[in-house]
Amino acid sequence: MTTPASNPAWPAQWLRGVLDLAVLAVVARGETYGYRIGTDLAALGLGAVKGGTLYPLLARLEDAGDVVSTWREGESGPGRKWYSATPAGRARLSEEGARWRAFAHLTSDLVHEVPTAGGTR
Amino acid sequence: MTTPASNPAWPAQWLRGVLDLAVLAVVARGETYGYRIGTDLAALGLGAVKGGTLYPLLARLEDAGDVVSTWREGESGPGRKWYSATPAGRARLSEEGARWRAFAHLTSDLVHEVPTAGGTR
DNA sequence: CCACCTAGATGGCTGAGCGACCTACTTTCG
DNA sequence: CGAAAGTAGGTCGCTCAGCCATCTAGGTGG
Repeated sequence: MTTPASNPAWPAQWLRGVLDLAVLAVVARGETYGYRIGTDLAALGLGAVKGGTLYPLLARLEDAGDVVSTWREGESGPGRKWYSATPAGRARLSEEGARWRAFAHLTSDLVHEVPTAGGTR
Repeated sequence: MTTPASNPAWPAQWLRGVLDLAVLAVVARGETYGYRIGTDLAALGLGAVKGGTLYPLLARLEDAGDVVSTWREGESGPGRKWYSATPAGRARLSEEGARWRAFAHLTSDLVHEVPTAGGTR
């Protein structure tokens, strides 16, 4: 088991919707492949993303034209499917990323515990 | 049209999981009722939360012991179900809220477009 | 009277993350 | 040599929560 205590293990729901942006961001950093994206996301603190989540997600990203893939035979180990971000993908990352940051900021403020009733009311 | 341009209309997936915290935060500000929570959330920039989302969510919160409800007949208008946050609910808001802010911060950084706009550095 | 607003609630649909499982290739070790 | 483990990709059914449509019901105004 590679689930050390350092694993944040965010609630699954929280990853919904933003995980594709996170994956897109990782791919946008440079050509990479699925398995490494998974380990990279874990290293970045996103938790261990499961294969059953990651691979369909990558397929969706490719289907949407945000990434393109190339299969290359493995010199050591099995073949890998390398992914690169398309200009459209980078544009989407930029736009939706900004939107996500706005959403994250808004909700972060919202769920900030109120200074116990009595003050501003 | 109930979708004015001023409506942020965040992607539905983004609300997943954090919406209950947002509702809990609103309730924690003072006793209120479902319908008003909806309008408050909209005013706060969360978008118009649908009844089919909000009422089951409140039922879940109550079922989890985060809020308690009291029915009061309406002096003007239909009866209202008033909600208050329980100590357990406030504790959860504090803990999960902090966790959400950490998650929001992490992902905000992650999806921030990489400065290397032109090179596979 | 009817339309509309307020207020709460239900039920089916859908999409995405999860768990479990599978194929295939390579390296390591008993 | 052969089993096990690691790497790499993939599929399938489950579940959960937000969405839409719809319903009940009281109050208000044209």
